[in-house]
Amino acid sequence: MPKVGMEPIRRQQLINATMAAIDEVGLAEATVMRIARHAGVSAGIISHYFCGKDGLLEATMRQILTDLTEAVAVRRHALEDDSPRAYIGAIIEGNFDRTQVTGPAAKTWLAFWASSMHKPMLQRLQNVNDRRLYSNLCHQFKRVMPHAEARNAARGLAAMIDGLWLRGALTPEGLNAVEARHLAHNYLDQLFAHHGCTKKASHVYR
Amino acid sequence: MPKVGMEPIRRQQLINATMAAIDEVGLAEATVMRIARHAGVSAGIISHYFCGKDGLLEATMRQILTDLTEAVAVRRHALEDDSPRAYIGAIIEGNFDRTQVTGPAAKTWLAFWASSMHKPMLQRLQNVNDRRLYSNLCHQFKRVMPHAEARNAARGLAAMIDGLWLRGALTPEGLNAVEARHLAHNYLDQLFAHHGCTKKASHVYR
DNA sequence: ATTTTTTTATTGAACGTTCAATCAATAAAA
DNA sequence: TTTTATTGATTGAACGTTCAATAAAAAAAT
Repeated sequence: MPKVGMEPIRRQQLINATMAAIDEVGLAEATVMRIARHAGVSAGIISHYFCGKDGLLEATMRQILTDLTEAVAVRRHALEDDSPRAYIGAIIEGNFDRTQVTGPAAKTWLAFWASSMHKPMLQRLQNVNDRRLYSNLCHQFKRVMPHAEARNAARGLAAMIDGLWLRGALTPEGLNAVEARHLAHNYLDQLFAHHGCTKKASHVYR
Repeated sequence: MPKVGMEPIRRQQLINATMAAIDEVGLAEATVMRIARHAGVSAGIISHYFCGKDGLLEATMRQILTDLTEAVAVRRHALEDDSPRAYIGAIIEGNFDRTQVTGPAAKTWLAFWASSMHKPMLQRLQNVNDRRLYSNLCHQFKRVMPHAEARNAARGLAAMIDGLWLRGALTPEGLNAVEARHLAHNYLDQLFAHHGCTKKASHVYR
């Protein structure tokens, strides 16, 4: 049913369908036909809008990274104080955002993580995102502790966040976002406490 | 060149070749022919010894899990005191063992992690291993802190270990085992210190 | 010590399947 | 009538598995 201006609609449909297919059967068996069926279109349309399957996969990863960045940005802008503790807290909250933690997105994320080891384009995307997270964390930690210590704190918290994500994606029941946030915030408190800052969390865990 | 008793030799060769192939081009492109070429044998031999490609992949994952278990066991038996701190330290050391952290093993590990989301057999293996790690950690933490707190500590440390692994596998330069162990041990120290004082951070620990 | 037979290990071409990409045909909207 | 969107059969490449053929070693026979 050809109408004009279908492009943005179809692109979004196909990206969503890609995540649904990966959630359902994994990246290895997410064929163009299965993805197309999920979107209710034919297989040929994928090459038309994304220049082939690889283009669609790349666009899907970009979407996930964009969503994550957006989730962090929203929380960052909602902050009332700009203390390091608050800023880093917003990063944690953004990383365990509902839309990110949901089944399809989480499994697609992990699938791309593994895939990015050998696909230069995905690796590049993953690296950019990674460095921004580390850089943001590092910058905030450096405001309250020596640089060497701040780097370790940033690496530790980044590992903790990724580890919680990973385990959440692998658990059949999915990630328990409440518990994950609790653990991440606790660790953050300990990082601050260890360094000697007595500022404690004003955060309320649900 | 047929000699008797080739089976254990070939099986090991093929398992090693599988890891090498996955390290080289990723799980998706680790074809039977590529694996066979790495081992210096023909493709047909894989079905002969492992009843098909899936059998070889399963055997490879089993090997990795066995190696990890062994690395932890060795360090556990070498302990002089059986304090919770020492025991958990051995788990950390075992998880960042040289043979595990090496390129091929680490990348294969991550590839299987992602794959296990949709392959029941791999998921089972991964789950058993996961639960044992958590159970061991939990048991030790419970010796020195309330049960609810011990469960959180175990979940946190497990996430930290997996997160360091994940980031190590994704980093082009590979995992910096020294740094990873340092971060994990630091976190462990903080978990113990945190428990020893009041819950909110109003003390300075050094 | 040779030769013959049996056993074991291995190969690689052939087969059937699956997949992504292509493109001429088609159908609706402009 | 022209433009835009979509289809789906077709194509060719790549994959895992199979199996008859082969070759070397081991065992048995001479």
